[in-house]
Amino acid sequence: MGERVVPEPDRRRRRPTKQGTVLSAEAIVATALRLIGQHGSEALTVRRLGAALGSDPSSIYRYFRNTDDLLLAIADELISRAQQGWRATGDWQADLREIGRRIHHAYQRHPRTAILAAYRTTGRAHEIRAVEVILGVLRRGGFPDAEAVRIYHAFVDQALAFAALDAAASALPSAARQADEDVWHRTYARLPAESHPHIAATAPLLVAEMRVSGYPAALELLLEAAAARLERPRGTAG
Amino acid sequence: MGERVVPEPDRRRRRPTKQGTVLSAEAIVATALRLIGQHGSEALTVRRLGAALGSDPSSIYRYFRNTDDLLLAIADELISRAQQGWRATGDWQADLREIGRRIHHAYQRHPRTAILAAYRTTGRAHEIRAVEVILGVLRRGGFPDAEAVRIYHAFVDQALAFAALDAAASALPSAARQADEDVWHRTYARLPAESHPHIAATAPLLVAEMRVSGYPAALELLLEAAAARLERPRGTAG
DNA sequence: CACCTTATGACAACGCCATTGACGTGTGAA
DNA sequence: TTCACACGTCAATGGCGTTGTCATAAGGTG
Repeated sequence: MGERVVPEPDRRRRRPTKQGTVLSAEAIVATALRLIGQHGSEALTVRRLGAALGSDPSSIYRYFRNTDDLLLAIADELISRAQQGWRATGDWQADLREIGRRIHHAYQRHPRTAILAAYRTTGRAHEIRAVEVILGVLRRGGFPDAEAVRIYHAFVDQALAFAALDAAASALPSAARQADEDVWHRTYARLPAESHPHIAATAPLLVAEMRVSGYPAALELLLEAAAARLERPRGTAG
Repeated sequence: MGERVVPEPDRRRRRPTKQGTVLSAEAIVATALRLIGQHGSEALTVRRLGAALGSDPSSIYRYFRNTDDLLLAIADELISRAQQGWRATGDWQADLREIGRRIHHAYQRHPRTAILAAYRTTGRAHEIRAVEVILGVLRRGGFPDAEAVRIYHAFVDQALAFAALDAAASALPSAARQADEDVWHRTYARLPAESHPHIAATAPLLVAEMRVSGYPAALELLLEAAAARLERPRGTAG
């Protein structure tokens, strides 16, 4: 079977669909994001995407080798959006904090897409740029290479992991989401001190704390630990 | 359509399949776990499960309302297994490290259930026990309540978030998973220093580091930061 | 402008998935 | 022993991603 996808730089023709749409990879990705935003991640099927585009679903295979290829393009678009407007301040902690916040935030804006995309490694332009930027922040901040890479890894995966976790929770049907949120004061806050002394002692704090994402707290802990390592280098044994 | 599933306490009959197997919910769950363990998460389809059980796949619907019901039963079994054998040592760092490792590890064994369960708050017995244990470790470790709750939140969400992230990555079809893993040496390691000086300078370190989960590194950072807070309390302003 | 090549969209089909309606009969209670 | 019906089975439904192939419109060339 011949290759269906013509590499983008070689593309010469534009042919409208029966419904008048002129397709492009960008249009497909934007439509996919809209479809997910409106109907959830399960709505992303080639048939529904085709309908939303005004084309036969198989045309999508002229632009993307398979649905996985499409998903990677969607993930890259999200990474692009997270980076728009960011400028380095030179303060590595402030920079990482802002980058982490943006990554997390971008995915919360598209929770259904986050569920599909956060765990992918695309090797595409926007991701490459993000990797270069974060490593740059760490290396200019004074971290030796091995430490910079290790912290980069923990930092970026944590951001993505929390992004997906929080996105998945917020993407729940509202009844299930409400039930999960209510568990802390309906169940945990009512546990007796005899059987659960630690929960009972901290219940009001738990109810307040678990209302929000754990990411800001986790990010601060990571930044504090990184700063401590910078002050007291661990040598080459790490 | 009448309800297919007879509640377990009401179950009276056992009828062998054509191949001689006598089914039960427990047998189905155990077989499903074995199937996943042997062939990966993609192998868990009702057809394959039926074949492994020596029954028609639709029989499974006599025991579970749908595949989601089955997955939650598998998750329940998994949570039970993950808690077996854990004992507090009294060293809060070692205990948290082990708990985090167990949470993460349990979910990697069954990535599909991880994807479904990691972001849920169930308020069920096993979860309650885990909350009590972790808070106990922190409070006995000397953390004041507000700090204990904050660190608990960051710790448990970090573990669950990474569990889900890594599980989702490993649940990818093998071609996609391999492609993601190859990105670091196929794409990143080949970027020129002129355009990507930081990636180029750290490429061999990146290739090695990104081969494994970021969770152990993130967990160590969290534990280091928590220890530092214990040594230098931050007062009540946190 | 005419001609020609072929990229592009469309259509039909394949093989797989989870699930359901309905049937046959073996299990267990009376 | 009789009888009801739970249990396993079979065939079908509706959906999925993807591919082979056809028709033709787009664009390049002379």
